[in-house]
Amino acid sequence: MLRHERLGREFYLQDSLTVARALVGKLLVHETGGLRLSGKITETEAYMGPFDKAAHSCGGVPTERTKIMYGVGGFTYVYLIYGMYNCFNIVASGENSPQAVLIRAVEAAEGREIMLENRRAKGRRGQSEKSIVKNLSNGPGKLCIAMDIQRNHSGIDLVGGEIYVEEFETPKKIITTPRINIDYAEEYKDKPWRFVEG
DNA sequence: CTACGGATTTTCT
DNA sequence: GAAAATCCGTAGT
Repeated sequence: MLRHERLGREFYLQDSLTVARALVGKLLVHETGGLRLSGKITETEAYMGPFDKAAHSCGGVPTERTKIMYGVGGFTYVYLIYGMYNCFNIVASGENSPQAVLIRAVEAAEGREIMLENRRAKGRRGQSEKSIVKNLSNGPGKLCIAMDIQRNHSGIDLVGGEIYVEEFETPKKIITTPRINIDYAEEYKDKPWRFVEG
């Protein structure tokens, strides 16, 4: 497989809307156990900061969990959701501008067999093989299981760390829709801040 | 295709 | 103590 260039700091210093759209088609890489697990990013969402009622940084007061978002862009933010799953985010924008991009889906590229193993071993009990193959990494919780990304991977620098993004493809078309499962976000729930490769 | 329920535990009020 | 940026099987359209 062709090796592409790793994205540098300047990419992540853009606002989260720009970063979220630009990440579609790029390659998310996790170097672990001496090999590369990677997948093409196919779905993202932008969380825009203190005024965005859907964002964890809504209100602008940092907590132990969210303080990483208040630093410079280009770091990972991984959190536990619904007591069971992890969500992988990339911090965007500059210092004291707590924006982030949720990676919602990837298509396995390198290490697909390992990803299948991870899903079989670490996913919910009783799930069918059929479901695992069909839905390997097409959701925020699923891609974290497949690529072996957990909460202890929060706060990693994508410029120099074991998790990073590389140039990959330019998507033919990107579809824009409202974000998923943020019904509580009032006037921000219908903002078209989700980007899907189409 | 959509709708619903249950699993599970950290985080913040 | 309640809520949560989810997932999966089942049942219905």
